[in-house]
Formats: sequence, C-alpha cells, structure tokens
Amino acid sequence: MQDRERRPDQQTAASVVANHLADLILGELAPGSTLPSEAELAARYDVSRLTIREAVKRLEGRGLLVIARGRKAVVREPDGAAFADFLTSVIRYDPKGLFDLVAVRLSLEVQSAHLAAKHATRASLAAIEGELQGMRDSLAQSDGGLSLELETSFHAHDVGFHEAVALASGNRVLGYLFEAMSQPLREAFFISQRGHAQRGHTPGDTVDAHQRILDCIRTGDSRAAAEAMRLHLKNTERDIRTALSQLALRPAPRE
Amino acid sequence: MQDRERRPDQQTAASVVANHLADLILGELAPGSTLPSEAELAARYDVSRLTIREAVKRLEGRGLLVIARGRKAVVREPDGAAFADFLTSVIRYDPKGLFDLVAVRLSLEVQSAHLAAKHATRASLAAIEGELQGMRDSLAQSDGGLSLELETSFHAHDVGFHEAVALASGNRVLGYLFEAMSQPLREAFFISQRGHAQRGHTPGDTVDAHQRILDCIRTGDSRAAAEAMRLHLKNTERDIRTALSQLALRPAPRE
DNA sequence: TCCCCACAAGGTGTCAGATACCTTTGCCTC
DNA sequence: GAGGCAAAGGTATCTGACACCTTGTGGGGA
Repeated sequence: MQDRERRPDQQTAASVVANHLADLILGELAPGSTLPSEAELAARYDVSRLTIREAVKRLEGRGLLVIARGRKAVVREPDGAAFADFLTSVIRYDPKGLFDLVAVRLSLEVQSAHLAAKHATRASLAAIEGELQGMRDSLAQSDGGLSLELETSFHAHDVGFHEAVALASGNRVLGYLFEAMSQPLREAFFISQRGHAQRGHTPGDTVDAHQRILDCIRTGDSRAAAEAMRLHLKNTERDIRTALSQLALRPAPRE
Repeated sequence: MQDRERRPDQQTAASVVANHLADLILGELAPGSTLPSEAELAARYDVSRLTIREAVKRLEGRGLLVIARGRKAVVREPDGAAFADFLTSVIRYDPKGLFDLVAVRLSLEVQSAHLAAKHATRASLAAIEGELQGMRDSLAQSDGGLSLELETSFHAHDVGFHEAVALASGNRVLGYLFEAMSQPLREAFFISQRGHAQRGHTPGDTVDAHQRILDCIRTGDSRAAAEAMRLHLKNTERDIRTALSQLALRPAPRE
C-alpha cells in the first residue's frame, strides 16, 4: 500500500526560511529595524536569492515586513491589517455578516470605553478631545447642509474618535481589532450618517453623544462611559438599518 | 532602454497582480475553488511566472490561499488561522498582551452567552449540553486525582463548551473570533486548571459554573447568562494569574 | 475481471545569470 | 557651506532550465 515513508522534508526551502525569519522578527528584531539584504540572506541560508524573495514576500503578506524598492526590508509594527481580509471575507460571503460584525464591534467598543475611563492618560484624553473638536470644526464650516467633502471630514473624525478611545483603553488587542474592523465597516458607517438624518436627527446630536462619552471617560466613570458608548452605537446600528432599507427599499423590521 | 510600461504610482507589477487576485478571491471565487496555474496567470497578466509566484506567495501569507507542491493554488475557507497567527505574535511581542487578549475574550464570550440565550436552537443547546457531559465524564473516570490524560480531556470539553456557546449565539463573527483566540490562549487556559486548584477550588466547581451558564441560556435569560459567563471568566482569569505567579516562583519542569 | 505498478502530463519549487530602476551616500564643484 | 551629480548598493523583473511532486491513465500480471 502506501506505506511509503514520509520524509519530514515536506517543508519547502522557502517555508523553512520564512519560518525562521518570522521567529527572528517576532523574537529579537524590534519594529523599525532592517533585515539584511536579499543577497546576504541568500548566502547565509545557502539558497538562491529567489527563495529568499519568496519567503520575504510571504512575511510581507503576513504584515510582518514593509518592503520598498531600493531599500532593505523593515520590520513592521504589528497592526490590525492582518485581520481585515478575514473580516471582509466574512461579510462578503454572508449578508447577515455585516450586522454580526456591527454587533461584535459594539461589544468591543463598549469595553474600550469602560477601560478607557480607567486607564486614559492626559495624552490619550487630548487625542480624543482633538477628534471631537475636528467633528465640530467640520460642522461649523458648513452653512446649513453638509457638502460631501465636509461629510467625509466629519466621518473621518468620527472614526478617529472611536479609534482614540480604543487606544486609550490601554489594551493593544482592542486597538488592533478596532483597526481591522474599521476597514470592512467603513462604508456601512458612512451611510449611517444618511440614516441618521432620515431618522430626524442632526449631526449635532452625534457630537453631543460623543461629548457625553468623553465626559464620562474624563471623570473616570467607567460604568457610565460604557453605557454612553452602548447607547451611541445602538443608535448608529439603527441608522445603518434605516439607511440600508432606504437604499434597497427592502422591508426591514422596525425596531 | 525600452521601458515597458510606465506606472505613474510606485506600485510594482507583483503588487498589482496581488491586489487584483485578492479582489477576485474575496469577491468572486468561492472557497475551495482553484486558481489558474502560474503559467496561465503569467500569460494572462503578461508578466513572468516569477512575478506571479511572488504575488501568490504574498496572498498565501495573508491566509487567502493554500499552496501545495504539484497542485494548483486553492482558495482558502475563511477561518481564524491568519488571525490566530497574528494574535500569537502579539502575545509573544508583549507579555501584557496575554491579559489584553484574555480581557477581550471575556467581553466577546459574555456577548456570546447573551446572544445564545436569545437565539439558541434545540440543536445548539444539545451541543452545549454534550460538552458539559463530556466534562463530567472525564471527571467521573478519575479516582481522586486527575491524570494528565483526563486533565487534557476535561480541558478539551471545557473549550468545546465555550465554542458551542459562541456558535449558539448565531453570530458567525463571534464564532470565528472565538476560534482564532482559542489557539494562542490554549496553553494559558490549560494552566488555569492548575491555578484553579491552587486557589482551593475543585474541577467540580468548574462544572457547576458551566451548568449555571447553560441553565440561563436554556431558560432564555440573556442577562443572567451574560452575568454567569462574566463571573466564570473572571474566575478563570484569576486562576491564570495565580498559576503564572506560582510558575514564576517555583519553575517546575514539564513532563 | 481486478489490482498494482510504471509512466506521462501538468504543477510547483528552485537555481543561475542579467538588466532596469530606485535610494542612499558621499564626493566634487561653485 | 550648499547644491548638484555620480557611484554603490538594493530591489524588481525577465529568460531559461531542471528537479520533484501529484494525479490520471494504461498495460501487465494474478
């Protein structure tokens, strides 16, 4: 039968190099430091430069390295980009996935606000405040109606506010997850602004909701901060449902 | 000196191909389907086979493809593997990352229990019940002390219980995230059993805690289910801290 | 007839050598 | 001393070739 003995050499040379380099990067090399040149690595591992290239490309795909032409590979600060593909694929394969993702994000952001109220530093509070001010500025520049440009700016500061809260939590995993979820949810949250208006609310209401969250974080009231965030995101979720049902003219269950 | 095609941006040919293929995979190609061979792709994009290889390697690093020797590249079923890989690196990069991850998992599991109480079906309840029974069986087979084998079995059913709850929530993103986080946390939760004993508790206590969670889910009391899960995981977190501090004090060789 | 083995076809893995182009750096001129 | 230019070092890509793996197929033996 097939009692052919299996060599443990199943791994390809490129895999071996990639794994070894990954261990090196995760273990010893600090973010920002550079790898040796391809030629030198090829000599060190006694493989061709092509094999080194493939290993390095794989690590680039994993988000461990940044590669630019004419420069050596640089070890990358870990970020949430690695999850973004995964979450995007979940959404695309399942329409309901969008709301699953929104629900998960709600849960994580509530915890972010909770932890931020406990661990926020002066610097992280200033960062949150800055984004809130950015939202106000975008609003102040508009005379009555929001132009698309200002709407985009307003939205960017909105997302920035939430990201600043996630960072203020002091929990790095929360920050990574937030970043990863932002990408696939970007469109959804953008159209939530339309739904917000369709439900009879103004951008000023959104600013107020953020202000309340910031106040709670500043005073260190973690329970209130979590609740304020939960309320705000529940409203956002309703905005998304409203905007989507308007767009698709789909009979959506009212809440 | 005939420069081929002037790309105004810095994008390399391999990047263009990789991005295009990524869009294709995330948008149209179903998991399990195969990509054309390298030679065919090279002809289609009018680049060399080497460039195709580098693009494909990058996608493999991103977890979008599975590549084996002698076979065409296969589109990968979305799972938490790439995600798990990244989380593992976070833990290794930062010791505090372990507890960040535990905290995030707590938040997600509390929501899982909350949603499971609302959406559990008869089948998913049976799955949860089955894992709980498995924990009891592992315990019943032990006379007094748990052997390493039974300890492993007990732990496997413990993890299975939590996974069953995540699946019962009906939120696919929660299920994927749970799967992704389980891998890097496996060791931590395993040693939590040691800490559990060191803090004067018995495996029976663990079974009881799970039973309470299941009861709440079965009766549809989402608030109580969330609270029961939160209490249980807070205890587990304490177990991990206890076990880790014991290990640090008296490092014992693993069998 | 059925099973097993050998072989061919198609695929990926890896090597070597070469050219184009980008980045950095240091020298040289003004 | 400042600005420009050229060389060095690095990556991006191509061509061509060979090794090895996987799968399917057909022939030979039980």
